[in-house]
Amino acid sequence: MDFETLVTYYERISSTKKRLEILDIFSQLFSYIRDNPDKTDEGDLEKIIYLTQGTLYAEISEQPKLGLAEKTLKDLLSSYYAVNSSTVDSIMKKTGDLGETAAKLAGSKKKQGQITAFMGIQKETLYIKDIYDRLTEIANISGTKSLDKKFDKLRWLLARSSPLSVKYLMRIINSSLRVGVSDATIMDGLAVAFLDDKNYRTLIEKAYNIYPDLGYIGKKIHKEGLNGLKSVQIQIGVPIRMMLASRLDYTQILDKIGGECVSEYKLDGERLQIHKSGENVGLFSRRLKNISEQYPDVQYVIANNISADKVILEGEAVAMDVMFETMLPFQVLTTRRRKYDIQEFVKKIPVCLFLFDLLYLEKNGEKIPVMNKSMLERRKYLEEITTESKELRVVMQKPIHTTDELVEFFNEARAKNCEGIMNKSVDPIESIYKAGNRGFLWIKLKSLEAGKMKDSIDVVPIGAYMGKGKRSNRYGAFLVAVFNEENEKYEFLTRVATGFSDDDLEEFWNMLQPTLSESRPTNVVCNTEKPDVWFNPSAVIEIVGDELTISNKADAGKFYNGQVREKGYSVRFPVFQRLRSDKNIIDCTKVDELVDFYQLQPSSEDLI
DNA sequence: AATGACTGCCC
DNA sequence: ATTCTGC
DNA sequence: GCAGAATGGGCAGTCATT
Repeated sequence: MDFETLVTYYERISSTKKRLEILDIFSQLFSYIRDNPDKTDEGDLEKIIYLTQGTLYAEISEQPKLGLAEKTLKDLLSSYYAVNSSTVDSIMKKTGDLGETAAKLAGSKKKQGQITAFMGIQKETLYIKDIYDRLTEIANISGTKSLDKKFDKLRWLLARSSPLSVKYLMRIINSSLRVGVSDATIMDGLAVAFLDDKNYRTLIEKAYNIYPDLGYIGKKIHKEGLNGLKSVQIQIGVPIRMMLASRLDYTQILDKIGGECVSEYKLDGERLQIHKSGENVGLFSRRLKNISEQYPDVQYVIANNISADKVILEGEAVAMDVMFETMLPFQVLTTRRRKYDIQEFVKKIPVCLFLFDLLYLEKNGEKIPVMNKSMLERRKYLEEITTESKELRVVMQKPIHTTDELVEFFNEARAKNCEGIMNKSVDPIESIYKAGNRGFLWIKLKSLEAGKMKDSIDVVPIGAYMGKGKRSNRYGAFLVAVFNEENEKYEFLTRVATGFSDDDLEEFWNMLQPTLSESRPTNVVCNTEKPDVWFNPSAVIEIVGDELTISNKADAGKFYNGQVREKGYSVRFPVFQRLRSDKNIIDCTKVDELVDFYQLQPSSEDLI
């Protein structure tokens, strides 16, 4: 199948938002493959699935990534189409899409003609496998001058692609097709085209959840039909899509979860899925990356303290002080996500693994299908096979029957510097491990929304980036600042981009026009960001966040008490709340208030 | 050898 | 990670 | 409520540039 044909499907899908129409068109693509083996190459289905996901391989694959994204692709476009980078930028700002930008440049006939004539290239048909193979080659290039080499191969593709193909080529390389098709629709499409019934999506999803590779699943369905699907089994070493939690206001949790639940601290570390087979231990991240090498200490403790032949466990790896007395913040743990000096960091930043679930168990030759057992049953098995130590614990649980108890436990968790609590259904039938599912069997509580436990900060917009995709022609992200009374300047704190409704964004676009500034205003300090527009400070908005962080990027708080510091303060998970038109800019949060806020955050002591 | 821009992946 | 929106 | 697509801070690693 040629790439141009595929792109035509994408283009048709782009023209609608209706889910059923999208599925209809997308399943036609699969049906075409089903009905035209003569016109399609072996492997087309699999490749189309990956390309549609904006990637070359499944997430569980350990193949190299392209290593190219927006900034680099913009460079490529300006070099290939022989225009200034400012030209590329201005088209980007207008279209809000790298693909559209590339297509516009490719469609400018004059330049296209010049370039192809100069290079002596004939237009030729590019097949999906050609594109895919080229991209794979690009992904495998590394080392000195690798970027030049990658660009060479990309130029080869650009020279042979229509503007429309260029559009989707760029989007694929930039990891997002942005047409309204993602995993769920791909599975629906497979069900409709190859199994003749959308209801089979449930079965497909079941297979995908335990073998998270839609290319593989698609191929399997294509070749072997329903039987192929049913042959997919849990395998030690193949990660299972993780069960996720919903979020609710604390007042609604007990109702939603069935009147009672069991709650756990929500620890601020890295989620690990652990596969043990004998002495072999594999570790997988939330996005199913094999990160076994990251935590040799966890591998060791699992190998020696879990009494089961084969087992799949889940837990949270949390950084600990060397005495294993206090839990350290996530920011500390992230320094352990490394390729080099691992042993050194194992000693420097030890980790405790807090287990909280069990997905597979094989003991004394007996296979126990634990995923379909209730949460409390799984928990019982987990406790049975685990020998606890300072590096390995089973996370503490507390039965909760009333909202008062829930709030009390939440406050206890926060006092111990946890993110909040996880509330888990105790339903004897329903509370299975629902792989890949963000349902209401697990409900997280990170703040008492109505009880305003969250930090709320009043900040001043000082700049913005143009939005992309559905935010094109508006600001997509704002730079916001707090006021420093010592130097009387507005100092950059964080970007904010979430929490704005479409109406908010329109309002802000209009409201801020009169405040636009050619360059960074003199009363604004912002050393790291290069926004598309600057604003003269004029408005106050309220934002919230999970916590303040110490930041290399932010300027807020670098000048305090007459001292100059290396780092400023920023915000973890910033969210826009509302415009404070009742406030003057001078009433925004001050740097010294920020410092106070930071010091009020629960200390790292007495955590366990 | 140091630095900075960029990317990918944790949250 | 959080959030908004169309279906 | 699902599904998809906007967008956050900040870490290590890679590569180009200085």
